Amino acid sequence: MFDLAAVPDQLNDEQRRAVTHETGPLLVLAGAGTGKTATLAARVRWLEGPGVAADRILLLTFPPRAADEMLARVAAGGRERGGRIWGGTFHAIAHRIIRAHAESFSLPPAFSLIDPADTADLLDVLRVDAGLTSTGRRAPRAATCADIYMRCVSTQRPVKQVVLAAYPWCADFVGQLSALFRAYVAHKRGHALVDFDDLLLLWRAALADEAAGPALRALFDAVLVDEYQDVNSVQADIVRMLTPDGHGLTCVGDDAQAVYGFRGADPAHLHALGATYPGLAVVRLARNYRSREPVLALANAIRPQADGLELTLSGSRGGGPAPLLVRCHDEATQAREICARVLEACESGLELRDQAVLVRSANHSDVLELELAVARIPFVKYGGLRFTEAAHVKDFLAAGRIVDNPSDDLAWFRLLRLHDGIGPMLARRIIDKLRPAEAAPFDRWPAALATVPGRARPNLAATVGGLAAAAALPQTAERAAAILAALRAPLQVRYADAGTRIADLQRLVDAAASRPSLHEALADLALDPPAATSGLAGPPRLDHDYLVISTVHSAKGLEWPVVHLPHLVDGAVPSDMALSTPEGLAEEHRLFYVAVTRARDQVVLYAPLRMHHHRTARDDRHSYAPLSRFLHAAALAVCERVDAGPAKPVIPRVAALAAQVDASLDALWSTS
DNA sequence: GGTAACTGGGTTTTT
DNA sequence: CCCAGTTACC
Repeated sequence: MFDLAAVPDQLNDEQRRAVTHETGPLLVLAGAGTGKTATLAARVRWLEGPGVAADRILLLTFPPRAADEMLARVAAGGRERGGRIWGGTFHAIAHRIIRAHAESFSLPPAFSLIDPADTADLLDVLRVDAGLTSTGRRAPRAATCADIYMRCVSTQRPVKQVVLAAYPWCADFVGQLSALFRAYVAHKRGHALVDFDDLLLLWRAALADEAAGPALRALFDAVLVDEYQDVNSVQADIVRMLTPDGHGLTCVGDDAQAVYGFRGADPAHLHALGATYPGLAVVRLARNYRSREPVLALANAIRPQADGLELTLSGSRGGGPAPLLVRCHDEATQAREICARVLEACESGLELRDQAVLVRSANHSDVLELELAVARIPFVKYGGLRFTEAAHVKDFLAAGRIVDNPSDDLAWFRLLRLHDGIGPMLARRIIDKLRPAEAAPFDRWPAALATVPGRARPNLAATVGGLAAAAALPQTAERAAAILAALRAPLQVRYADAGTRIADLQRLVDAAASRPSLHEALADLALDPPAATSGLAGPPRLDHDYLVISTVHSAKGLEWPVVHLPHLVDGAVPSDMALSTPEGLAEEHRLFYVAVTRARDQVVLYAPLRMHHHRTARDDRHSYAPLSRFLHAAALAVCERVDAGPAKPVIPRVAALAAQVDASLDALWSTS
């Protein structure tokens, strides 16, 4: 039944066992760099055969960049028979299924998918009614509200509990928050909006349904889940409901790399697999094919305690340079040291793309980015601010959503406000005029236009006219182009650098053209946004070489020959924000482990001695000192230490220099 | 009344 | 450096 010839020779015994395991439930505990991707890809190909068609295999991966890589790998050795396998993130797969069967999920076919930024915008509007503004005491910001909502949903815990545990400073607002979230849910339903969490909840609910469940289950013969330590309870439910008896199920994970606790992920789901599936077979992969010995020595020295997989990675690539611990005078020195080492590596023959700078928090690379710009080192940044969060991109997406789903008030709100002279109140009033328009919203537009003050009227009329025309076009490519054409004028008024922004959007239009519908193009963009633009010029072209800057979270599952890890200092790594619980600190520890194990040949740690701290740890918080001390001690034991000097040379102080300069200018002001 | 310009303060990680 | 609350202007 299975094709053994398809199993690659270079697999080791354990990997081979995983790949050729029969159809019962299987858990692969795979340490970092142990060939997990290759093993999973080989297993997909092995499963695919006369008994199982490719399009009946579901491969759930995480994050999207890892998904792309995995699918490419499967395709490379695949037989391309019986269609393509279903591969992607939980969210992307859920979206694909729900979009194809919207009515079965009691959704209008034209529903809009909204991203977290949209959620925050919507909450911002609804906040006023929920009594969360001008309350004297500082109310949580919209983005914070969105985080709390997300956390409640993904952990399936009540607001009060979540707020007290993770957002204690918002404890006074629990009542308002719960009113806000009720209003938010009602608004979504009323306006055909679906957020990221809804995708999973809808999928799970349908799987639990007596009629729909079996039909959804029957779509797949085999289910493979990567990064299982990072699933939350909703995702774990989905997996369990897809394969109630574990038949055809493969899960891969390593609980030492669980870093998504804030999103409701819990490695306990991985530990619980044995209880859920009594026949569970377990394979352990501990042989590391990625890193050289000194990197592994550091990784093993700092490997966090893990319940599932007590292993010491054993290497296969031989020796190499010792990791460096560069102690820097301050942040500016750190930035220069990184630049210098990046260039040094280039001189020894590496490309920029062979190196990555991994940071705990997106803003940790701010100073470095300036320094890189000065040194003319091109870079792309993953994580943190994304392309889809740039204001002009959001404007474009909102216009697209109006064309697709005219009852999307949030999109209207944004589009209206883009015009000069339209603020929040006017926008709201105009939308109220459009309100009861289900079928033909653009027809109601002339009446709504009467609400608009004369100054803004012609511009607004032109934009909306353009969108109405776009809505009439059948082809995705023409639609997208027409939308951009309609936006051109307001964008030019709004943004000083409209030229580059419109160029950005032109690329987006080109990308949308290759998708079957605007819905799909917009959803793709939301679920798998391209990397943030570097500057406003857009990411470097792919044929150019560039350095990667990424958050550690976004670097998951990826590797580079050289990895730079800045900010090894209390409050940054480990993060100040993780201190309210011991679990938070444990996650910081695992995060550092993930970061170190991304490196193939060399790791460089940077420890600035002085740093800008605007927060002080509160009394009720745990101290990070033990973790910090542990990490530094481990690093000192393994690394070669370098001390980098002060940021600036000392220049002697000159008394009253400014007065001298002013006096020298005085002659210029004389009018005689 | 509502919008735009100004000024002070500031809780991270992602689908 | 980005957001929220405040003042000034239409």
